[in-house]
Amino acid sequence: MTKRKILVTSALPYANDSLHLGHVVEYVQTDVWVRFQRMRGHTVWYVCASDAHGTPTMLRAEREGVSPESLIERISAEHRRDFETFRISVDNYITTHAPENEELTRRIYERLNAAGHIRRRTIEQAYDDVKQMFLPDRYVRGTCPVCGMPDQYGDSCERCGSTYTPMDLKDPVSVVSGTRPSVKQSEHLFFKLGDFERDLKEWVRDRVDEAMVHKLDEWFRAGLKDWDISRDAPYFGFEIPGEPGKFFYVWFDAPIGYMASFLNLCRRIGLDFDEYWGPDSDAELYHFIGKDIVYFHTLFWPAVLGGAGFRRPTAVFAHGFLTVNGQKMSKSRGTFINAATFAKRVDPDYLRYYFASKLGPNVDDLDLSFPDFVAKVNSDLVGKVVNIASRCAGFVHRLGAGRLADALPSPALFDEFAASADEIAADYEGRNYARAMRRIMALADRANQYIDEQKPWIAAKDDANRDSVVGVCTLGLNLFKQLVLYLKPVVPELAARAEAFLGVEPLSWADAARPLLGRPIEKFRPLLERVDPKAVDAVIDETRSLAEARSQGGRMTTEPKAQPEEQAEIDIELFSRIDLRVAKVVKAEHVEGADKLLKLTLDTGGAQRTVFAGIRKAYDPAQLEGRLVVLVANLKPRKMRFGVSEGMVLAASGDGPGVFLLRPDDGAEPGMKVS
RNA sequence: GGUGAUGUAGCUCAGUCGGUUAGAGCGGCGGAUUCAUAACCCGCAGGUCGGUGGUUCGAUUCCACCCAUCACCA
Repeated sequence: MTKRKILVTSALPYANDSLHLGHVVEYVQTDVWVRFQRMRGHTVWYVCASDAHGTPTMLRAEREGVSPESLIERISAEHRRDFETFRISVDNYITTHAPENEELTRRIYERLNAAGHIRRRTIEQAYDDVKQMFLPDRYVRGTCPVCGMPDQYGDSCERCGSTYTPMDLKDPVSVVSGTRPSVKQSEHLFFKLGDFERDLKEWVRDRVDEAMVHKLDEWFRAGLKDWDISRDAPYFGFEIPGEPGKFFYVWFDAPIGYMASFLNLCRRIGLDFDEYWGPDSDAELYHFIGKDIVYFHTLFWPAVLGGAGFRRPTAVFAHGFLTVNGQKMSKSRGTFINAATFAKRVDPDYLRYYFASKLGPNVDDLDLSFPDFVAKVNSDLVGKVVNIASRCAGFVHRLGAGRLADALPSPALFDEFAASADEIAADYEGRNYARAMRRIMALADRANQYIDEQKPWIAAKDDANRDSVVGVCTLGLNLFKQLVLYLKPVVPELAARAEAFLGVEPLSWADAARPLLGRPIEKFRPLLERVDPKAVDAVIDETRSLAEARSQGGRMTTEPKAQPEEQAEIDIELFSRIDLRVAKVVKAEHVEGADKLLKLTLDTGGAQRTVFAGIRKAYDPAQLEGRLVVLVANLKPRKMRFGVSEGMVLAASGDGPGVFLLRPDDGAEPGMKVS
């Protein structure tokens, strides 16, 4: 096999916040691939960095009263620790604020400019007069001009989906100062993406998966527009050469960070940068990214590289998002889990295995379901794989003096395992880790069946069978070795412990065909402990309390507070003080300016009253009119922004979406008491 | 709103370039066993393959529409 030269990257995490499990999916996907390629004997470099620049880091640093430089250093150090904890084997990790990045960013810009790919245009942008800064679209909020939905971002409406500019909002407000922005003109620099349309269409072929090709077609059909790559001061970033007061847009220098991290590595250990990035490089270059940033990596990035005279990526691999227990990660549900919080309580190899067992080559989202996680890890890794070593080691020590037999009793089975190496390798190569894991677990089942058929524990009762028992267990341990080898890219720590137990050097892919014979093994100690579901619960609890602590820091949160599990007991007297009544909905209507409320006019048996209910998302007003509900009639009237609410209608809700009104059975009349 | 992806057994997922009884792991149920971290082995589970309509001798697999979830709209 020819030795390949491969450079691999993961998307750069933003230096504004800690890593969460969603990030970890990508790093695990990348790292498994990298470790696999290394086991195959190829030359692999894996580089990453923290993405430092832009308005969010600038503003956060200001809020914390520190310089942006010290903020990103702190967060980047945290990122690096998390990488280590999850055994992500990056060869280099820097930040995009590094001098290498400034050097490369300037060089690339100057080349693009010299080649005529940059043009100037004056644009109008929202400007915060108090903070004296231009505002990115997302830093302006207000009411949607199309559908009237309040509190929307300055670029598009979450409800009706229409797109617009920040100043189109009915009541635009700067998120930074809380004041109404003005409009100011400024000259910006644009990268002429359209210059590269033909090149890109050519490049895209075979570089990305089918689903991404569809997406790219869509973009090509829409036409490639110029890309705004400059931002006005104040901005945390690199100043553009010859353009005082103008800075490179964060997304311009972020992917260049891949190159910069590699350049930094080259200088550190003496590699040849051009061998990997030169226009005629014969090395392979791969980017692992999330599906949300496909655009930047398959259009801008190859265009910029090509335009500046560098090689382009061999392929871009996109993955889907992580959901937790079937839902989007949520702070209030305790499922927005920091990488560090998780690793503190649960061995990262378990999560690596779980993700690997669900990762395919496509952009499908993948779900982390906690009960499934515990069951899968315990049954596959502990119950199946490690169990093989556990059930064989004892016999080898008791009857074979801790030394493996000199020959295998059934070489065919060993060969069958060895013959799977190519298929499993192809799965790893094609990033179909889920299929690789299924294959490996099917082999583990075969190994357990073999031991079960041979029943060494019965043969061991007769001393005459000593050799055959040790033989069976020698084969069992050899099968175990092969399984561990196949799993090694996914569970490096488990593999290291198994290597120590077997007394072998670090396993490489070629070892799959070489049996271990006539050599001593160590005493068996549990290589892996079962995951305790309580540890997982503790992760969730801690995540939830972290989120609560943060939201009590005075910032507004739109997420519901977690419900207490149990309420203190009350007596009947206390309950009877609540006046519950049957009421009929006479009229139901939307409330202008409220995204959750419906205004209900209720008939309570003669009298009418107005109640505001937070059920807008769940009920269409028209379908409510005429139905019966249950009303808390003696609730103290509450003045709201939209009027006075005279009571409350009862509804059920849980962790999931949806609100469900209570309905008295037919026959009940408005005004009846509920008790 | 436009575009794309996804929707298969209780759970997590394979699979079908249209065709006899749609699969795996886990859970559940029954049995066996005791070497092994209550692990392992054998057997069972009968799910309108999101919904409706169409093409076809025949569709879960092709087409249209609808619903739900996710993403993107630079």
